[in-house]
Amino acid sequence: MLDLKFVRNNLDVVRESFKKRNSKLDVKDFEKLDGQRRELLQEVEVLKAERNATSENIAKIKREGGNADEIIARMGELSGKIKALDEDLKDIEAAEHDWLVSVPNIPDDSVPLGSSEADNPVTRVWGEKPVMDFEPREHWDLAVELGGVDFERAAKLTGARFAVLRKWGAKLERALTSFMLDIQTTEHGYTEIIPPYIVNRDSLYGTGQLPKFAEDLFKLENSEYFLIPTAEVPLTNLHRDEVLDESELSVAYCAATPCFRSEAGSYGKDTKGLIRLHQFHKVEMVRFAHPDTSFDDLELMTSHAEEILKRLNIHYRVITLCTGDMGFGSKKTYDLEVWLPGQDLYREISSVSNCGDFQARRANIKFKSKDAKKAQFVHTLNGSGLAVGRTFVAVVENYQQKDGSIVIPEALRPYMGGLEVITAES
RNA sequence: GGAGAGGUAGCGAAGUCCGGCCGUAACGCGCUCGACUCGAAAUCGAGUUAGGGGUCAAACCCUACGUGGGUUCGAAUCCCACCCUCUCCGCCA
Repeated sequence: MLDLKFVRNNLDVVRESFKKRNSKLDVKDFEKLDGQRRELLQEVEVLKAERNATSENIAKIKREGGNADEIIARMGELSGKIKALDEDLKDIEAAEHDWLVSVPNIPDDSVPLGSSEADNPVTRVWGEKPVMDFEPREHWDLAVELGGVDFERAAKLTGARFAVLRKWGAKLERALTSFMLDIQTTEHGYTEIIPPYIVNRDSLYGTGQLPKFAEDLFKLENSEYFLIPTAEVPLTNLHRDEVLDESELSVAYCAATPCFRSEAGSYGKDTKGLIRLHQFHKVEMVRFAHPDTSFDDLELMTSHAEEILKRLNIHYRVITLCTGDMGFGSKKTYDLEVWLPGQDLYREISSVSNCGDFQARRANIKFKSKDAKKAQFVHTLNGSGLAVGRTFVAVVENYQQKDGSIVIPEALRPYMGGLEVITAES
């Protein structure tokens, strides 16, 4: 969320941000609540100061053996007044807080203006579309035929939007996960974490999924626990309510976890294949950065995601999300879109965001430097490195052969026991 | 699941029985600055929670003792509910 004082002192900036993001929020609502709150606050604080002073006085009188009945009677009245005002104040504070936590982050000035994904500019392109002298097939066709994926049995076990991976399919998923983790940890310096896949409300609030996006989450029955929609949640919340040392920054974590999403509101969208499932694996990267250099970290982390696709030699492009398409907590986001020949389109395979101090303020994550006496909020970044299931799709569709087999990218072969080609026998 | 102990600043910990200068919170450690020293250790001295209101800036004021309620003129302290941690027992991959 945004800083209360920042909003108060920069109403025009916030108003402009709403416009850029096509938000219906109105700063007038805030102005009204904030004014009311401060007025009431001052009123009640004067009374509280009086109560404290009188209370001390009563203690003194009693200690000296005097009679304080008259003062006590007046205190009763005072306390009643305070109680009533406190109730009103609580309501207004709650309303103001609700407003504040529903406000999206302010886009960085470098973010292109736009209203939808159609306005996202292509920032760079790597590689080329593979040349195929045959009609490329979709992965849900090819991978099923080769016995690596089974959607029908997944539907039996659970329902729509689930997949069973088997044989080479299961191994490929595992190989990709290890491949990605090894690069991110060994070469890019991320500390590997295996977090809980179930988190509480505070964690989801910290990263911004709650209170606004509850319908996207799976909540466990008879508890206040939720399945994680991304490892961004547990990784970022690792340092919730902590003060880091400036010299530690940037702190970098990665984790391979399953992700669970209800996909409410996406009915009829990407219903086929492995693209949009209720459960998928993702290698996630999270960084806690110094405010002065967080945008450098954004470029760095994007390159860490790109590196995976380069090693796999798969054509992709990087797009910069425009103001109207950016996520709630982000100041700036790059998406990596991988080429899928079977479907003849580019598909998001990674999203890398700098959230500035937006999450850090919610989750109370600070750092302190030697000379500064006050701790300040860190900047948090998160990005996929990469979505494993979608990388699976990219490998299958990009490396498919005319005879219906799939060549395994060279970088991946050590993870596949030396296997070079996937066939129905694999 | 059963029994018990506990949650107070960066860490440890006193205070809770018996409500009132005990919350910029005793005491210890750590950290920062200074003195001593060629330098360091040791020692001595000073400083060291966060959020909010207020102010040009200050002064000043309010809030927070796991969380939320309650009792009371007044709650770290009494009452109720919940959360978390630890120990022992039971169960278990």
